[in-house]
Amino acid sequence: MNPLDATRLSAELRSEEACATCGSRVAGLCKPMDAASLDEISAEAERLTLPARSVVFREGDSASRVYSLMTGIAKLTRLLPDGKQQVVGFRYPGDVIGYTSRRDYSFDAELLTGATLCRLDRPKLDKLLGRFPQMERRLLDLCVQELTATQEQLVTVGRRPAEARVAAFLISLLEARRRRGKVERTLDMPMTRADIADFLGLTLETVSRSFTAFRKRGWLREPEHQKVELLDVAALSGLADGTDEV
Amino acid sequence: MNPLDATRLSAELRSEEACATCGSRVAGLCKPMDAASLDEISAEAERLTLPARSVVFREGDSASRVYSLMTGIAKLTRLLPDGKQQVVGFRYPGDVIGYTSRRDYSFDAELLTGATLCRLDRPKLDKLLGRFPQMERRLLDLCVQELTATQEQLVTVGRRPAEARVAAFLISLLEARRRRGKVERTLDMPMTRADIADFLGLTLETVSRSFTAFRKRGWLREPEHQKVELLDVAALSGLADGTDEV
DNA sequence: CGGCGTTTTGAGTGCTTTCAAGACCGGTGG
DNA sequence: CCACCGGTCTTGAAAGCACTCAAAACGCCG
Repeated sequence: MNPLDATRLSAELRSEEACATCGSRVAGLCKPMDAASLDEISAEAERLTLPARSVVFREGDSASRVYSLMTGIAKLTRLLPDGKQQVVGFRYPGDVIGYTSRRDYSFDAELLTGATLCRLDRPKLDKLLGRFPQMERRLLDLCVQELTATQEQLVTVGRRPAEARVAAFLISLLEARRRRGKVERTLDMPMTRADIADFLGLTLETVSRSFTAFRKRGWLREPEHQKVELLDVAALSGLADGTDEV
Repeated sequence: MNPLDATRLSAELRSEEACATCGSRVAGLCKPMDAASLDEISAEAERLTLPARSVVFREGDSASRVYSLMTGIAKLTRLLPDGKQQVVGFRYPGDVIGYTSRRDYSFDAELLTGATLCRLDRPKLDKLLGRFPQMERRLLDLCVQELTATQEQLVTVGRRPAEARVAAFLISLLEARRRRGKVERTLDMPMTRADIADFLGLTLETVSRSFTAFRKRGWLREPEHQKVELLDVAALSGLADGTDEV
């Protein structure tokens, strides 16, 4: 179950089925909480539903709220003075967005798809963290995981050639799905070539060329808009970590 | 005061002067602790001194210990199968190294200078975190700060041209010194051109050329080995975030 | 059936890398 | 004391990979 997605509908949240709404296998902030605690949490949080392309918050906004993504996918971006932007990460159901020790958010959070979120005022969250140590520990774990993922991304952007970066991105999509326990053959990929390029430190043309190359090699298919099917995961991961050409 | 650097010498640690050993203005893990708590912490931790180039731990080692850097500078690196490496961060006095929720460390930690560290077994740390909530909160804050810094680094590596990356690195050195409350005119820079290149996703030659260019423009001096003096911080930060050429 | 945003593809340029050689520096041993 | 040695840094020239600019194709929506 998701950390912050305990809502006023706590009765729902206590049942296995209700959790399925936000992904029953999702490992969110509330994962370690018991039913009684969830009651208290749900009294503080509120649920909201937003359409695709909504801005959840912007870099520089006062960091007064913390969100937990229940459904949908978000991108986190930082903007440079010259207009270029860097995607610092994508977020999936179960992820916490906007927790920081700074006064302001350090990136934009924007939805790629329609999404439902659980929102909590920072003072209320702090109160809850004080009351439920296992929740604070969970938040720390999530933070460490994000840090590791960002370091991994740094390796990708800093040291891999273009096609390897795109391959690594596709593998990371697969990983994200696996964590959520999904099993469909095709992956949802709501990000545009430009989004992917901004994530990988490339241009959208280079990303497009890589996709074309992979398609021609029979490594993937795009059965419909914003879906990918990876046909040769071994080839892709081989390319991603350079375990092919030497 | 430093989080994990409470040692068996707790009496020392309680006094302002003793803290100066590990940098009195350093904001480490034990920062929020009172003297009585430090007693308990120091009973668990041990201090060690290591020479330059020591390996504190390697990627893949069992993550059974957590370290706090008291003095010295460390680099954290990830190795790619093809031998290239990426520096995911440098660590300065007051930083915690090796806390993870995974079973193994996800990067190498290596000392650039001689250093003193405070070492704590993971089970003991967990026990302490359970007993001292303010310590756990502090660890969470440090983790969020690291995450923000790594995201910033992602922007640098992904979206800035070579010279801007080097400029950004120099500014980050300045920042790190400011946080430690130092005031000397020159900065310690124990990292080699290769270290810097691996941090910035460049080659050592490109880093060298950037330094030469900055020197020729009068933006910096290197009065002695492993020292830099920034003569025109404005020019460097302008270049770093692209606020000059447009 | 238009219109608009996204994606694809092409051609040429350029920044960074690669490869190579020499300079510099500190440490070591004769 | 000085010559030698290994590692680091600098500099040059050439090559390559990704970028830029440009235009056409595609697909979705109204």
